[in-house]
Amino acid sequence: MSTQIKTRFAPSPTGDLHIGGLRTALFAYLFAKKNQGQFFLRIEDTDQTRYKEGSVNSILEGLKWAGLNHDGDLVYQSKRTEVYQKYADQLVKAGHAYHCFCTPEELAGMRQEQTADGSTVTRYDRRCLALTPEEIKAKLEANTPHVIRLKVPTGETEFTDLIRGQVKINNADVDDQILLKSDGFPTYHLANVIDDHEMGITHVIRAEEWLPSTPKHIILYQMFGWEKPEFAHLSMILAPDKTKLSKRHGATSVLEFKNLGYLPEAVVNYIALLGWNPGTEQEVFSLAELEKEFDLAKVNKAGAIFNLEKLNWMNGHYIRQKTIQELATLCLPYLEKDENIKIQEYKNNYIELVVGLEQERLKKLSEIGERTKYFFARPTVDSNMLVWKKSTPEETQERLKFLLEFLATVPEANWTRNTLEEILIEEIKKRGFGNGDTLWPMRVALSGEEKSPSPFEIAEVLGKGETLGRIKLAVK
RNA sequence: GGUCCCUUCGUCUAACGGUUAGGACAUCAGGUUUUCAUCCUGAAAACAGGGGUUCGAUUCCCCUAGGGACUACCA
Repeated sequence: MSTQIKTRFAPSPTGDLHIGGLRTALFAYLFAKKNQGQFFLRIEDTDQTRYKEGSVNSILEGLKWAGLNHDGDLVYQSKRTEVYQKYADQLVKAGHAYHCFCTPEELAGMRQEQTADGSTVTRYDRRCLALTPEEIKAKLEANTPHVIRLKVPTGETEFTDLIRGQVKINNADVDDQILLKSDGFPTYHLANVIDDHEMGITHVIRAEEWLPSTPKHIILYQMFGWEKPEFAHLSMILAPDKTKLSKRHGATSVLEFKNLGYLPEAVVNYIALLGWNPGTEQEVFSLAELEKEFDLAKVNKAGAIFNLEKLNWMNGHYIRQKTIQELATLCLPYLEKDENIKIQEYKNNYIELVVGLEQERLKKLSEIGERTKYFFARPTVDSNMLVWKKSTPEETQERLKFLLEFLATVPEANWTRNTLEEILIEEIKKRGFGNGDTLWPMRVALSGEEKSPSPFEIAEVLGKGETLGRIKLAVK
C-alpha cells in the first residue's frame, strides 16, 4: 500500500516572503501535486523576539499570488507550546534529554575556555548532565530558569537525501541541541519534528541550510520511535556575485516582484527552472504543466544564480500571451498610480487600444505609464528630433505639411492602421518621397519619442482630429 | 578552524563511457523596418586543475583548488 504524499512549507514570520522561500514552497507544492498528495502550510513562530508584524499576511499573499494554494488549516506553532512541552518531558523521562540550568553567561564563558587553547570547536560540555536527581529537583522547585537539551547518542547518523544521496554525519559533531527554551517555547528542531510527525508529513522539502541539522531531527524521530520522513534539501538561490541573495541585490520579496509588474506565471516558471530541469527543451511551463512534469530526481544539487535578464524575457513572453483585455486590466493599476495620467477621463476601450500598442515592448507592467504617456497628454516635441537622420529640417517641414493636407482628406471610415499605412505608403511613393523622411517625423510629431509604435498605430488610436492637431503643432 | 554540501558557455541547464559537448537568456552580426520592440537567420561562448580506472572519460574513483551552508535559549 502507498500512503498519500504530504508536504509542507514552514516559513517563520520574520519578514516578507522571499523569492527563495517561494521556490522552496513551489517545489514542495509541485511534488505533492505531482503525486496526488497534499501541501500544507505551517507558521513557525516560536521565536517571539524575531516575530514581525504583518509577515504572515505577506507570506499568505505571496503564495496566493503565485497560485500555491495549501490544503487544510494553517498551523501556528505558537499555539502548540503545551504539545511540545509534553513531548520534551517525555524525552527527559526516557533519558533522551536533560534539564540544563546554565545561564547564557555561563555558556559564553564555557565557549571562551574551550577556544582559549586554540581549539575551534565549541560544544556544550554536558555539565548539567552530571547533576544528581536531587539537585535537579531542588533547582526545578526553586523555579531556576532552565532549558531541555537533547542527549545526542554516540555513533553516526546516516540518511538518504532525495536530492543529494547518502549523507553521513558523526554524532560526535552534533551538539546537545536545546529543544525547549527557558521561555517554554520549543526550538525549531523539536517543534519541526513533532509537527511534521503529527501532520503526517511524508516528505520534508526544505532549504539546504537545514542539511547539517538533519541528524538532530533524525535522532529525535528515533527517540520518539517515529518513522522518519524522506528529506530533500534544495540548494540556495544566489545573487550574481554568488553570495546569498539579499536586499542589496535588488528586489527579493515576492510582493516586490508583484509590484514591479512581474506576472506570477513568469516568476513561477522562472524559479521552477532554477534548479529543476524538465528533461526536455521545453522552457515555458504553466503551473498546471509543472504539476504534471515536476520531478524531485531532476533537481540540481548546485546553487543557482538568480538572473533577472531571463526573468524579464520570460515576463515579456507571458505579457505577449495575454489578450488585450487581460493586459489592460493588469496595467490599469499602474496607470492609476501614475500622477501624470488622469486615467479616469478615458474609456476602457481607449485604454485597451493604448496598452495593446505596447504589448510587444513591455517587459514589466510598471513601465506602462512612461511608455504611453503621450496618449494621455500632448507631448512636447523636440524640433530636432523631428528630423530623420537622413533628412533635413526643410524637407521635414515640407513632409509634415504634406501629411497635414493629405491626412485631412482621409475619410474617418478609412482611419485604421492598415488602411492608413496602405494609402500613405502609396501616396509617398507616388510623390517620390522616402518612407523614412516622411514617416519618422510623423511618428515623432505624434509621440514626441525616439522610440514608439508605428505612426499608423498611434494615429489610429489618437483619432483623426488629434492626429492632425499634433501634426499642425509640429509644422510650427 | 571544524563538519557537511557543491563545481559544463557570462547565466540557467542537457549529456544515463564513444556527440562537431545540445538548448534557453544575455551578447554580437545579418534579415524585416521610419524608430524601438516583436519575429526570422547566423556567430562567438563551457567540461575548475591533477592523478587514476578503462580500448576510450564531461560522465566512475581519489586528491587539490574554488564556492556555499552550518557551527545560537534564530529559524
